[in-house]
Amino acid sequence: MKFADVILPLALPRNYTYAVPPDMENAIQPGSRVAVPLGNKKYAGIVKSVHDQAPGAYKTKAIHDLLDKEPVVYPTQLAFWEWMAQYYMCNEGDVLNAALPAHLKLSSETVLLFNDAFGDDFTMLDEYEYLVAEALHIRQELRIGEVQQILDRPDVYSIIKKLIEKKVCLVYEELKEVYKEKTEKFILLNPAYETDEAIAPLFDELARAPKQLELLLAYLHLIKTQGEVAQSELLKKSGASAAQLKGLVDKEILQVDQRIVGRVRMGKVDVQIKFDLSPAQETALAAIRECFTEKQVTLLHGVTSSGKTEIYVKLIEEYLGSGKQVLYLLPEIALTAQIIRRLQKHFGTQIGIYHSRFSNNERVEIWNKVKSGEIRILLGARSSLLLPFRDLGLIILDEEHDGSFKQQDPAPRYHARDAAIYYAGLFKAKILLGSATPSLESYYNAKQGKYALVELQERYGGIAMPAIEIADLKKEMAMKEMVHNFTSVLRGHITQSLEAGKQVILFQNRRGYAPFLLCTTCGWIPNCKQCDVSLTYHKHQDNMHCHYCGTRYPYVYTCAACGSQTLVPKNFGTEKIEEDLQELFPQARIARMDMDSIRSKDGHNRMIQSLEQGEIDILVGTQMVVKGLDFQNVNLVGVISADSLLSYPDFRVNERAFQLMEQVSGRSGRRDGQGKVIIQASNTRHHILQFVTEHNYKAMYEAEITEREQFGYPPFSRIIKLTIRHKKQKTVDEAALVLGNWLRPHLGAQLVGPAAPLVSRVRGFYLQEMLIKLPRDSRRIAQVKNMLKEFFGQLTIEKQFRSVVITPDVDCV
DNA sequence: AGCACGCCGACT
DNA sequence: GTCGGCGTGCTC
Repeated sequence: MKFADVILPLALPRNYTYAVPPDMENAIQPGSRVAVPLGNKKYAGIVKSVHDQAPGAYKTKAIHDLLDKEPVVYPTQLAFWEWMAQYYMCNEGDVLNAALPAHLKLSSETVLLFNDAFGDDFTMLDEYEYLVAEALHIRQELRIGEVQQILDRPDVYSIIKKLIEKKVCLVYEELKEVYKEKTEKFILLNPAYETDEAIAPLFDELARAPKQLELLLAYLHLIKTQGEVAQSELLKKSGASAAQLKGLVDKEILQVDQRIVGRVRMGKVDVQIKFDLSPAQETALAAIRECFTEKQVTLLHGVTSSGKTEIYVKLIEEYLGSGKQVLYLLPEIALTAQIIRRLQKHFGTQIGIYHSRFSNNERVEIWNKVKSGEIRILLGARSSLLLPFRDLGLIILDEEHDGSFKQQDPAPRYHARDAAIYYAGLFKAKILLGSATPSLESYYNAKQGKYALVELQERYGGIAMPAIEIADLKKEMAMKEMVHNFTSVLRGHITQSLEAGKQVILFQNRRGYAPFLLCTTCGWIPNCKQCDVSLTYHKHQDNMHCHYCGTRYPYVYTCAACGSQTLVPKNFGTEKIEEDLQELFPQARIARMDMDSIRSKDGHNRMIQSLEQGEIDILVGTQMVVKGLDFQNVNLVGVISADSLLSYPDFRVNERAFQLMEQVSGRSGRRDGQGKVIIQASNTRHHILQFVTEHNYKAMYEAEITEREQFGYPPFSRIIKLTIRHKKQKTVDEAALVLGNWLRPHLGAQLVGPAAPLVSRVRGFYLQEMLIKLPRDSRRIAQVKNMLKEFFGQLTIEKQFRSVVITPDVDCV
């Protein structure tokens, strides 16, 4: 008898063991997708291993079905998932959930069937039962959702149970395959009319149907020029109606052929545009090659606009030549049409793209093409690391410093950079991290010799680094030079740029109009009902948003504390900047780029395109303007408020602020002439501003790394953050205290907290946090993780803490 | 994640 | 007195 350990796409603490039916024994393998019963439901899970050890503690259920001919992942992925679950302290089910496209994650749906033997005497049923029985009698089958609709309430199980007892209905679990192949109708000419002689008489016959004749001629033209004709295309290009086409099909002149087509259109042409690297790029590439002979990881530190992408392209070509797959990871937001186009130009047919905006069906197709190896290069965001690569030779992770490589919520809270390094190891693949402003962790690792380091200090084409000027907010304020939030310095440079026909990018790290409203009479501030934060005023939508839970509220006119109508917007976000800008520069074409103005990936691309095409003079935006953009005509970048970047209570603030300002500066003056950057700040003497002005990454690194060492922060330690949540404040506080007291004897000074975080209530849950700073010793870390899990279990055994939720975040950012 | 079971408040 | 709300525990 064989058994299979199955990973289910649920947050279960362990994998479940099922019996393998004898007829499945030969076909089932690790990585196979199987349908298994769990409770009264059925799920699709992935086989982790097949063995012959019967579990003693419970009796197994049998696997219902083997869902595919081939396993959906390779053993490499199974090993990766296991590592990820262990390292990031989550369940393998969480990892599976993140990895598998929704359409491969099936779960069953309960279907009610009318029991014909019951007849149609519903007199003994109550009102609710009657409603369902009646509908079921007519339709024969009902889903749970339909029952909920009929009864207009969510809890229908008790009623269904009664209907089953009374034998009105039967139930079964239906497992639905949701992935649908896409089909498209193609139009063919009846082979009988293939020859000119055969077809000639048709033109006379159709004389009385001129529209059909026109359509036929259009078809003949299209088929000649492109070999195959889709129905939709034919109708569009000929302007004919479906009825006219039907006429020709009915006359058996044309035929309709329904074919399965891929959603993921791989480009047809293989355009290899040859290009040469600059000497500096050439040297860097040679150095990278050299590094890879010794080290698995190489960090490429290349200043903004140094042409890292070209180096990546050359490197990718080399790895493709050796028959391996390549994964190119970017932060989601940097995956713009611009970069996609650039890579498709070189790798046309072999490149696949993967990010969060793909439909579920498309994801399944990309999944399969990566698994089969048809996709040789995959360009994607964080989650593409979880695709089933067959033989990965190289991972490139660009913008390595970017915090969005770390998944926040839900589990698995993995860091794509660190996970990629482990994953590459499983393939014995190389990994190249690229950045103009490397994370302190990576640069430290490089300096320690753990990674190889290649530096590229020269901008491509010899363009100068932009000149950076700090505009003194305090001084201008005192001299009454400020107009709204603009210093005279920034205003002057904007005017100059506009007059020279150049473009301007302004960066403000806050969306909305104002981060809060303030009652000038009593000091009251409108807060979210569910969260412990002020509401941001959004003028465009004329309402207030909670940026933590997303709830929207109507604009508040009256103070809830004193009843006066003296509420004023305080502080400022991108909307306010945009509004003031329009007032200051009425002729300028101004656009705003933030999460509110850009709803879709396409919106983002469109805005970038209109900037490229010179349809926008000034672009105001949040982080979004920082990444992955390369504009020829921008010669001025303004940072509206550096102070807001430098005043977070987080040990990484300085590093972050430097990265952000250096990156946004890089948008200025790419091709002709030196660009200009104006940074507005109150505290003009901040050492980070000094480093930014000099573009001095190394000085920033040295200053920060000393601090990190002093306070035992990463890279000198690893941090696990524990967040404890509960509906009642008293319960979280107590739970955190108890847990803290259990941990302190084992951790001493390595335990920081517990304490309430800055925002101490989110979505109606009160929070407490503690940090565990561990030395970089993998055995000690593993030991602490085990201890934590044990304590979590112990805590939630206690009655009062039963519904306390603890979420560990390993290597939090 | 579902879903069942079981224990307390507002209604017939 | 019941209905039904949610809090709690289990699923191989």
